[in-house]
Amino acid sequence: MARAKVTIHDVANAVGVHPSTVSRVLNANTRHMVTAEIAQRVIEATRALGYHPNALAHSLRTRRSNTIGVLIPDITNPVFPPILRGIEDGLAAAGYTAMIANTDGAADRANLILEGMLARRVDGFILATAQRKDPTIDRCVAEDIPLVLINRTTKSTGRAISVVTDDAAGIALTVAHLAGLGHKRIAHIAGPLHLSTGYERHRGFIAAMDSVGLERQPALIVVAEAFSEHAGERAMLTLLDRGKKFTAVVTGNDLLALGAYDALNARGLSCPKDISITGFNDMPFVDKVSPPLTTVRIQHYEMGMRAAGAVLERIKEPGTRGADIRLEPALVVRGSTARPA
Amino acid sequence: MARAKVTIHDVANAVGVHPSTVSRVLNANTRHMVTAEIAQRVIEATRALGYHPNALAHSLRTRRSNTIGVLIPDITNPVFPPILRGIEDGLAAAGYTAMIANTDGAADRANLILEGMLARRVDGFILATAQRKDPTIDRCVAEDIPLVLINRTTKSTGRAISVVTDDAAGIALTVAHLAGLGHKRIAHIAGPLHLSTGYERHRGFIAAMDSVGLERQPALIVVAEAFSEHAGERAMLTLLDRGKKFTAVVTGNDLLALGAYDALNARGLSCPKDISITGFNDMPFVDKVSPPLTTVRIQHYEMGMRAAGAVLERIKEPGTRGADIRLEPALVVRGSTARPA
DNA sequence: ATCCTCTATGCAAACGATTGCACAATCGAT
DNA sequence: ATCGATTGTGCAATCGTTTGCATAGAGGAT
Repeated sequence: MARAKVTIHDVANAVGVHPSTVSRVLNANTRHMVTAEIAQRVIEATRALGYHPNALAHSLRTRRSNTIGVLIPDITNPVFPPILRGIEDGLAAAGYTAMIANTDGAADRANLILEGMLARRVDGFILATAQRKDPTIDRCVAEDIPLVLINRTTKSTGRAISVVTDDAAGIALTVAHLAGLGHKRIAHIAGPLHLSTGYERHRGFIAAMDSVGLERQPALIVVAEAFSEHAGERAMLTLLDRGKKFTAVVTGNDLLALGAYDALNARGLSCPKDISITGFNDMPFVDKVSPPLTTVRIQHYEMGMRAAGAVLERIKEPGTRGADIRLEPALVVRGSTARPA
Repeated sequence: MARAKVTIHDVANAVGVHPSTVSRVLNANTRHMVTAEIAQRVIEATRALGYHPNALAHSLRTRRSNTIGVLIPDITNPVFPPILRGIEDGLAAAGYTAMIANTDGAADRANLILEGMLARRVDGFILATAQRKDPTIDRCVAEDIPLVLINRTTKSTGRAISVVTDDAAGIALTVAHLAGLGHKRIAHIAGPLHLSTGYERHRGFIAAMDSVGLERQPALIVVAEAFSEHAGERAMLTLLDRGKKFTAVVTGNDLLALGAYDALNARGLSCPKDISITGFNDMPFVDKVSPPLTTVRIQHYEMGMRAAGAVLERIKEPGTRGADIRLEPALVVRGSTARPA
């Protein structure tokens, strides 16, 4: 019925003032310009008529949409929901809204989505899709629109600021934990090296092995082609097929670890009796799997909040660059790691 | 640098035609009105100048935003991501975008979000938050905006159409399965009855017990206060504390089932040796928990696609009502159910 | 009473697109 | 050669707000 056809104009007529006066009443920072009594009557009229502001017209005129574009690889990956909640809550506090889309890791799809969001005049971007070398990012930077990289970062961030976990430190925690249990021969299933997470954790693994004084063997490192269960399973099978002995494997994230579980089952091996496994991210429900996964907890929600804060800040102070943020991870020990046999 | 300040006007000037001509070239269904050669030159000019359409202005004028508002209770509940993917893909195919927000089940929050989306002039809504009696829905219906209920439905849908699973049929599958294994005393942990899913599954449980000829005891039914692990754990403890014997429990969804696992562990009982448990939804990773959960698979993605299709259809044919859609569930038998001891 | 300073409101031009209507040019038919 | 139909562009109003500028009136100082 009452499909919102009522505009600021109608309200003005009802009260007997000019539309501009109504506009001033409705905007918090111009309300002081108008007499309290009139303001009161305007407010009442908006209620009575069922006035709803038209954000489109507002944005068109003011050139600000109060919307932030958020690109993630895939919402069905359980790492992202908590991050998104952080982003949303951080933005909502400032009256901003997130516009979310999945890229599935496809650059062309990402571009299409970017196009659409630019058309909708988003005020900034939060990207969880960064590759180490990423044309999409270059594009955003060229548009000179506030840009924050989250979870993953890129080779040279330029004007983009990043909010990430200290990945190398996280991996060091797992290596130290395993070494402490007495493991000598530790393997690594790395995530894709074109993603900063895969790359940094791989680098971190090497550094950590050196630091605890364990010999690392090239044959005990395999790079998975994606951060997925399937890729983890294949990588683990590759590792086993190489015939080189190892008693533990540090994986690049929880999905890879779960895939490794599958491979172990397929070969009739047991975790942690035969082989200990660690993950990364502490995504929801990995405490419920069998065995409960020892992993690195990252600050999902906090990461989202910080990223939201960072874009908003850049929007407020367009000239500035802002500092990159690096959050500390923590080790969560569960049932997937034990002393070697 | 080149922050999109170039408008349809600039393009027109560059080519030496009127803005309206440019507009006609850019809109697929008016392009035939303009000479091929001019169209060509316009296209080139948009490229050369780096023109990006302004969706805001477009929407303001046409009164269509090509955006659908999507409300879900909580994105961190793993049931929703696959549904969302279905929605997004379904909408994207028609050039529409989803605008997603979490309500956390709070009605006032839902209203606030609704307000914001109405202001942004969404063309329709998909609600996964429906309560059996739901003022938010009434509100939407009053605004006469296309509305589709997904996963959950409401008491009297009115103009809203719904896309749901046949919940009662799903529960019947679990009851038949357990009865087939030889269980006689089957308990039920129901979800909240103010949600159609909780209500229908509860109703389905009673009907199914009658249908397979098993006696049902009021003491063996407990209603959880939410669809959460914590609520499931508490409900299971209540059930155990009542002292009434049972060998299996049908739960209202997977989260409740996982909570029931926790309660069993806390009491030193084992699933499925002591008690069999079934879930509902087959959400991601329940095949990985210990024991792997026997549950009812629903068509998450399909549900999203159908809902998207339904709103779009209602947008195209405003007068019509469209048919409610009910998708068939399937039983997935895993390790959490076995013959009674 | 005159003038000056404020203050509260009105006016009208944007913001960037779309679209009904008018009109000029083209063409074929008579 | 004239007319009517057809086709391709231009014109200008419109979508719903915001905002710099103009202005009318109130109030105070002289």
